[in-house]
Parts: sequence; structure tokens; C-alpha cells
Amino acid sequence: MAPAFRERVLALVARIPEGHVMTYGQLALLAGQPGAARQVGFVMNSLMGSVSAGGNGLPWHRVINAQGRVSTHKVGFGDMQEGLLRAEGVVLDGVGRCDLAARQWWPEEERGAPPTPLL
DNA sequence: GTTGTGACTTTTT
DNA sequence: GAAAAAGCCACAA
Repeated sequence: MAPAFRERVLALVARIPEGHVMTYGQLALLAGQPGAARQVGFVMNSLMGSVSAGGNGLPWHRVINAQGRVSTHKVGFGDMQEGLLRAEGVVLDGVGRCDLAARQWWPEEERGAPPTPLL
């Protein structure tokens, strides 16, 4: 039986290497629910209150939207996320945007015939 | 069991 | 480039 959607997303987020990011739609797709990008974000928000409201060790800050922008600004974590990303080597511009084409990462498990661009 | 909401995505204007 | 609308599904009360 497939694990909970939440577990799936968290597992993927936990595998994101340093200096790389994943989009919500991407996580939703890998989790088996294409189009459920919103739920990915909701799961993350739930996770904050479920674990320790800090990150529990999950690089949730590596999760951004398809526009390569940080979505946590409206939740109040944008400032923190930007700091964490910059600390890992992710370059953010003045509008909190990053080079998604170069920073987006795909799990090796799905790298069978993937769009994995390069690095 | 039903209702409401949301850290999104994509296309179109 | 920016804004608006519709679609989508999971989690919480």
C-alpha cells in the first residue's frame, strides 16, 4: 500500500541535496498526485505544527514554486527560507527568485528517462 | 460524513 | 511582464 501523501512528499524533500531545490508541482507529481501542488504546500504547513515548528531537519526551505520563487513570504517564513537557501549556495535575486533551471533537482529514482537538465 | 481552506499550476487576457 | 480565473487534491475541524 502506498504511504501517505505527506510521507511521500517529506521523503522526497528529505532527499533534496544541498544547493538544489524542488517545485511543489514536481513533488506532487513524484508523490503520485499530479496537480496536487497545493497539497504539498499544505502538508508542509501542517508539518510545521506537527513536528517542532522549525524544520525537524527537513530541508523544507528547498521547496519553492514553479516560478522559482519562494512562496513562504505570505506565511512568514520567506525571510528565513531565503537565508537558508543562500547559506547553501543558492543564489536569490532581489525578488526572492532563483535560477530554477540550474537548481531544480530530480531524484535518481526517477532519473530513468528524465528531463534532468544538468548541473 | 460534510465543509472549508490552502507555502500551487497553468492558460489566457 | 503582470493580473485574473479555473482546476486540482489532501488535511483539519
